[in-house]
Amino acid sequence: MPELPEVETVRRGLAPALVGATIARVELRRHDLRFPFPQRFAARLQGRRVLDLRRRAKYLIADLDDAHSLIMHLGMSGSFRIDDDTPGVFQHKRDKSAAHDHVVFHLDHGKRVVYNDPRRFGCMLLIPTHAIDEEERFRGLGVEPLGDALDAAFLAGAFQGRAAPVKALLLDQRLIAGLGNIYVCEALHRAHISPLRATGLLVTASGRPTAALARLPQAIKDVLKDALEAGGSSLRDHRQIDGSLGYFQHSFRVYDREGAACPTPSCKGTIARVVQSGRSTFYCPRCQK
DNA sequence: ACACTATCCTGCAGGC
DNA sequence: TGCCTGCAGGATAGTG
Repeated sequence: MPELPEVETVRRGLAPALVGATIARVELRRHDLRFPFPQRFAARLQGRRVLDLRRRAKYLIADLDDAHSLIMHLGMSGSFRIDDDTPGVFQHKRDKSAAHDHVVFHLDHGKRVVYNDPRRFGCMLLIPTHAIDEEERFRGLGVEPLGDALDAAFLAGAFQGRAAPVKALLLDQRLIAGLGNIYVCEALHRAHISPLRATGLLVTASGRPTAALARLPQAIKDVLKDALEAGGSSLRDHRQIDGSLGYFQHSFRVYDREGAACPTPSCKGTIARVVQSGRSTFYCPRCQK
């Protein structure tokens, strides 16, 4: 479900409840998500205070007071909510989505944080805080798209000589960490680059970014910032922690808009849908070259 | 190395 | 109404 703007929205919503709080008890309602939970997961979290809640790529990182960090990934359908911790009573008791409330963090201040994930593609890990950067899954992560490291020269270096379509490389977390299907489609439209374009063709013979590629980093940053400001995109699962919906989906220019008119001023194109590496791509064949 | 597929899992929308 | 198919915001093991 969530890409960088949604994960960051979740982080901002959870932080006031989690940071500084002590975990009184953890209720594990199944033994695995995408992977089995770590050994003695609930016991190891009990009594720990949360020092900070950070984000790296699409991961949430809760630093604990025992020099370990709780790493959380929401997969496609993971979400958090905060409930009053009324004993035994679940807010969504009659709702069948309660069947997918997999982890409940009971906090010392009378609230509980509930992790819900129907498809269970999410995961939670516990690793020593100092070892996060060396951890296999983090070591391989690419640059943060909102950071200074993402610029045209960086992309030119990564794209040079490669035949893969630009959409595929932008989705590759080893290159840029945090983009997903929505924001890649949206950024490419803003930059007027076709998602089908071979990446190598966006680099000149001397290894410099073409004019089109030069537009891409800012297009990526702009769409992420706009989405963050809107609280992310709510298609089905994502909500802000207070329960309100993100509203960036109303600002999509191409995503999920097959057949609609291209929003580019004076472009008379129609948004098309194609499938690339098994996933829907939306773009305007007329103004994205 | 690289490009692409299949796969994990559930829910939902659409066609018949 | 039910049954079927395909699709969904991610990541990764496996294939040529």
